[in-house]
Amino acid sequence: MADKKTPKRARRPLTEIRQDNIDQILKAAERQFAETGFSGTTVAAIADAAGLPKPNVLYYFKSKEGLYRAVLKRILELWMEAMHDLSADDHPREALRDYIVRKIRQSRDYPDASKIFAAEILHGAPYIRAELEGPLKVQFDDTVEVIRAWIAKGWMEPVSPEHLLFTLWAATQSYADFSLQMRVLLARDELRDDDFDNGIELLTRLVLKGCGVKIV
Amino acid sequence: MADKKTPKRARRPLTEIRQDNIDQILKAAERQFAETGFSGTTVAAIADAAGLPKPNVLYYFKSKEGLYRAVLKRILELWMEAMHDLSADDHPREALRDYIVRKIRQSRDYPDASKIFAAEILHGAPYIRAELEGPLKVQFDDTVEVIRAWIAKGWMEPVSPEHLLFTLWAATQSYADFSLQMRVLLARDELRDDDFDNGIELLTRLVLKGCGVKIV
DNA sequence: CCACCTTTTGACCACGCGGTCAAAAGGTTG
DNA sequence: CAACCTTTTGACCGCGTGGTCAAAAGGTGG
Repeated sequence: MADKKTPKRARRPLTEIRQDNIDQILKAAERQFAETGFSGTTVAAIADAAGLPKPNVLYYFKSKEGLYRAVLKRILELWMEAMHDLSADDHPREALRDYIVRKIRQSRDYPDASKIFAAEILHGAPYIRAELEGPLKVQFDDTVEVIRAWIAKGWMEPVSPEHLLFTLWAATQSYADFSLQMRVLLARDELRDDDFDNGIELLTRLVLKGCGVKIV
Repeated sequence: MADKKTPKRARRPLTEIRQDNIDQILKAAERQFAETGFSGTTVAAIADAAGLPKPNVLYYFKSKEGLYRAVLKRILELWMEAMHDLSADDHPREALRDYIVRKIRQSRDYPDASKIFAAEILHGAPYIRAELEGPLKVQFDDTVEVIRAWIAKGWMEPVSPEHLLFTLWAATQSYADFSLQMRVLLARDELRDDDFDNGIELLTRLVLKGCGVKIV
């Protein structure tokens, strides 16, 4: 009557188990940290969400702080990636539009990452100060130079590159960080694709027209 | 040798004591909550910052949550105040510029308020959901209508009023919420007045030119 | 000055938290 | 199968936390 091979867990190689668990934990942690912040999140909550007992989470990540740092690391990489391919050779007409599209897509696809990053900055960046001052600053300075080059070529009017970037970041990330407020004020259960598209359209318009980039 | 009237605390009326203490506590709480969030803030830390023993804080505010709600209430009033005097009669040229100026000034003068508000939204607005859905939504809808009226009068080109407001909020508040990031990337110890002015100038330019508001 | 109310304060408590541990279970390798 | 390593798990712990309490101190009003 009983099946010959009892339905005990399939034999899985350790490497796979390890990878799967780490992934599950990181995923659960990202969601929890985004929802309730670092202090508001308990290791037990992460463990529950990941479907593992609490000590197992501490087995893979030595401490709650270690886990948080691991989460932050992935987020920062994602964050800096989008800035990469702004090039002085491209025309700001396409480059800026593409950048806005990428950043808003990121807010739509990885809202938790954006929220964690925002909360970290908000509270004084106690865990990623060094990365801000190092890699991110370098990236930022490079991008500022790209915009300066565009201005020098007459491709756009002279505006502060630094504040242009600040505004771009703020406006695009708000589609993740403040999505709740948007949802409430737009009377929606969830932001829809065309909400993000409207954001892209408006912001592109403001930036291109505002910086005097000829749309041809 | 000793002075005749020993330097004991001056006799102060209870009403004054009460008001002073409540103000001190609210002030200390605002700073603490902004710095470390709701969960990350301890009542003891607030009490220390206010120069009072912990049970005294709990005497004036029944609980940590009650204190947080009191802080939030003041912040929300401040937040909605700025939206008030957008009127369909005014021309967007001045109205939008003034609004941007007000909001960025607010970020400069009350950064803690902005941070607390941002963190609250970020984490799902567990304590001010009702106010968002009520008063703020009403205010928002009114303001959207004002912008629609401007468009109908031909004073600005047709853009999404909702997303215009979202962008305005995001860009202006980021001068409080992300001031740390700005400081690091601009290599400053503190944001200076001209940093805020540059933000005002850029954002005004983007919005007015971007929305086709004639600058005359 | 006295009875009364408000405020202040140190001591205290229950509880939830991050983290530990040792033993069991499961995978690996010859 | 046997010796060994990695992973899993329940039980446990010390500490910091929000909150309480009762007594003392201080202000108030007749």
